[in-house]
Amino acid sequence: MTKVVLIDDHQVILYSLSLLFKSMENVEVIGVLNDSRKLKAFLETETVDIIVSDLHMPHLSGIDLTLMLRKDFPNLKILLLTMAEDAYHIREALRAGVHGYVLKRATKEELEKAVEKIMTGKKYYSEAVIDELAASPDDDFNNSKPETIEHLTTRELEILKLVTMEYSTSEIAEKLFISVATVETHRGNLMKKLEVKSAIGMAKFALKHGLVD
Amino acid sequence: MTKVVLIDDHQVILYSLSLLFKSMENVEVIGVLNDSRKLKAFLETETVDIIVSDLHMPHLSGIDLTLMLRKDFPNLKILLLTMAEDAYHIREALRAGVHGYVLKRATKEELEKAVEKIMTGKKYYSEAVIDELAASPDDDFNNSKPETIEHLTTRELEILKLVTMEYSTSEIAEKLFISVATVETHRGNLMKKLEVKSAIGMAKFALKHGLVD
DNA sequence: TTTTTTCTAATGGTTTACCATGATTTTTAG
DNA sequence: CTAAAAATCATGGTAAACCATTAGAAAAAA
Repeated sequence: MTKVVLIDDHQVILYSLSLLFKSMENVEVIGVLNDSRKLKAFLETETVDIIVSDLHMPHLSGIDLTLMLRKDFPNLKILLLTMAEDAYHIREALRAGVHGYVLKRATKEELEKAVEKIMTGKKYYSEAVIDELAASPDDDFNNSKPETIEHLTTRELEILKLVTMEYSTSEIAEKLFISVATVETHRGNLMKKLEVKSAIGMAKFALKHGLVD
Repeated sequence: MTKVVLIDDHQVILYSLSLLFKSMENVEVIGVLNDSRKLKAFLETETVDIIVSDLHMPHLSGIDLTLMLRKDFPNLKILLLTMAEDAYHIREALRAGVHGYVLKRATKEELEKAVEKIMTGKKYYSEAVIDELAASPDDDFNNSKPETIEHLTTRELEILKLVTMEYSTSEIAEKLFISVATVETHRGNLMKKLEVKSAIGMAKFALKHGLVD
């Protein structure tokens, strides 16, 4: 029997998912948590095979959770079950080292298959996930959609944040003790890198990636 | 037996929810739909008591669905089950005339209670929903925050969306067949109403309220 | 140590955004 | 019907953003 712990911040979903997993052969739900921060304490007392977790959660996201677990519990398998279908989140998850990435719009059968496959030591990703990755390839292969946060320099990130916080170019220059011209250069470079045509595009990028709220 | 139809664009969630509802006394799940647009056809052949639907869905949102159903099927009850806790979506739902608004982080018991109450002809809203409404009161009682969506005219909303989509003033003017000056006036009024100092502020507002993605 | 990247900065020009103000028409609500 | 609200447009000005190009200095990588 595969020992499973479920994590989702939405109680109804959590409960429903537990019913679904309980209806699976060879699966035993030994815990359901509505807060990812509770997991570490849980793991102190229980032996778990696989964690099935949401990605977007308050306090500790599925990705941060994964990073934490991979260090402290290297044998633990992590399956993210999320509605995030964008290449950015997918890559983040892969980078963090998840064992599976399944979309909430998958079927029960697919989810079951994912758990099985992961327990045999393999990895599982929904087909749409692979398609999304293929459609927006990393720049190792292709220069199209730079998952650009990594391609931004620290200074650029700093300015991007300030722009998004509605500071004007001159205000940013003052704040950072650099000239207006320099800020303008950074803004221009940012817009090129992000492939947007105005500060609004920058702001949208920053918000989407959680750089600013 | 209360005849229930479940709608959610995420298959896993949909299936899990159906397990949850099937585990309820006096409830019969007579349909599960992963696309809200399929509902109308479904209702042609089946008699349904209550629709339990997600809010955020592609093609046809829970609110638009509600508006549609209230016209064509006035006896049908509609319960929104969503993770949207913000006053804007709540008010939109109430305005549309939903019979219940329950958060996905509610418990199974609460959901059960909600269904019961709705079937007796009453309405049900999660406690957090009521709190949220109280915390950001409408101007019938309070004149506090004029920067709400309701104080924007339809034209302003339209322009706000386009601004957020990175259209320039002249592009917007072309698109709407009005003069540049008019668009500028609207932009100015928008910024006053929203109490922001630039297009970025407008965009942030629009994004926060889900007007644009 | 070279090479590359990043950060810095300037020049000069174009476009767009922002502001104030006033005014007309159309639409909506009392 | 009439008053209010919403949508329309104009003028004229200031500030800010955007664009292209060049280039030196500092820091990081090869």
